[in-house]
Formats: sequence, structure tokens, C-alpha cells
Amino acid sequence: MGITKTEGFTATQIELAILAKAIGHPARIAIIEYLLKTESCICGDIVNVLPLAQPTVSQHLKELKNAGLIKGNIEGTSICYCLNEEGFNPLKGFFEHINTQLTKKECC
Amino acid sequence: MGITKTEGFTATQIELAILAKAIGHPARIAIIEYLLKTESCICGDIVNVLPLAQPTVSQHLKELKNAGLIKGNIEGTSICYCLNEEGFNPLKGFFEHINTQLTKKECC
DNA sequence: TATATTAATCGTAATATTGCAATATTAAAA
DNA sequence: TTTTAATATTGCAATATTACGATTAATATA
Repeated sequence: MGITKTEGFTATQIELAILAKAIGHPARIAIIEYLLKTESCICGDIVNVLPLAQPTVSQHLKELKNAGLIKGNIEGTSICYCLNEEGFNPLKGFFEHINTQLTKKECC
Repeated sequence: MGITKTEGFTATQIELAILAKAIGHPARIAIIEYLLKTESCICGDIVNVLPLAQPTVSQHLKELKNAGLIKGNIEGTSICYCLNEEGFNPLKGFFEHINTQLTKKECC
């Protein structure tokens, strides 16, 4: 079907899935890494860094923005994108949870 | 196109994307959570916990297995699935990296 | 051996994603 | 006001994903 069933899952599970899915593309990983290492929150030269056409990059930026992982500020003709710290919190918590639980058990 | 371009991205970026994508579905989040909290690595009753049909669950398990996030051991007619600790390391590292880098900068 | 039981696989319909060319939009600069 | 520059949006085509019924495969058990 291509459509993801949501009934029967918790809001947290759905939220985590949406966030992980947003990160689940090399271009979007690359964008996050770029925004992480750039001093000033650089804008549209993200396009020059990625091996993708401008509309495609714009689309990926939109998805990260929808997921709440980045935010964009208009600055003249260009737009300053940067990471949204709080956006990462649910996933951060999830991995911390995995980390503490996993060490307690050994099976298979 | 639906096909993800990989040329131009680093192996790490592609690896992280594949892992994040594998986690990017409520059912697969639910499976991970279930395996985390279950003492013994319980098997096919994962199907009973999820609001999805057995073939669908089987498919999700396969994807988690392909990504290296879980492993399965045959036990008679049933299969014992459990988390693969090392499989989470790349993402764990990625989020630690984000965490340390993010606090250093404040913009937008 | 016949029969359950459990889980994987196949086939398929519905929908989502990815990528890009073409075009539109927006705001600065000339 | 025209032009230019930077981004977003639209409209596809190609491919991937999701979900499930039907079936198969594999192993216990009677």
C-alpha cells in the first residue's frame, strides 16, 4: 500500500518513526553534518555541497524542516538554515534508552 | 524517481541513512522497544503485539535484520529475535556527535 | 506418516519517495 | 522599473514502500 498504518501505535512511536525517517536519506544526513560543522549557519550553498539539483535539495530541506530538525530564516534573497536543537531530543532520548537497556541483557 | 542517489555521498552518510531509514517506521520502533523490554528474547508473539498482519510483521523484521539491528535464532518451529547491540553503534555515535557539536553553537 | 504450528515468501494493489526540468516567487541591485 | 540572484513550487517519470491474502517451508507432535 505504501501507506503507513498508525492506529495501534503510540504517539511516541509515531513521532520517533517520523524523525528517523526524516534522517533516513544520505542527502539529509549530509545536510545535518554540514550545518553541524559550519560556523555561521550557511544557507543555499548547501546546494553546492550536495551531488543533487537545486529543487531536489530544496525538497530535502523542506522535509527536515517539516520534521522540526532544522529551521530557516530569510535573509534577503537567501535563506539561513540551521539545526533545531530541540528537534533531536526525542531521538537522542531513544538512543540513550537503548544504550542503558542493551547493556543489561545478553541473549542469542 | 524513488531511487536514492548514492554517488557523491560518503560511505558513512549512506550507512547512517540506511540505519535511520530502517528505524523510520512505527512498527519497527515498536519491535525494537519490545525487544528491549523483554527479558528473554521472545519470538513471534511480536506479531500479537503489533496491529499488523503476520506477513507484514515478518517483512518489518526482515528489514531490521537486513540493516543489522536485530538477529534471529531458530528455536524449533519458532524464531527467537533479539537486538544486535553493535548495529546501533553508528547511529549512537552520530547522535553523540550532534550532541557535542550542537551545544557549541547558537544561531538563527 | 498425517497434522498442527510457526514463520517466510509470493503476488499484487495502493501509495510514497526521489530526482529533475521548467517555472514561479521573492527581494535585492542596477 | 527592469534585471539579477536565490529558493520554492509544479509536474512528471521511475522506483520504493507498505500491507495483506494466499501459499509455502520447516519442524514438532500425535
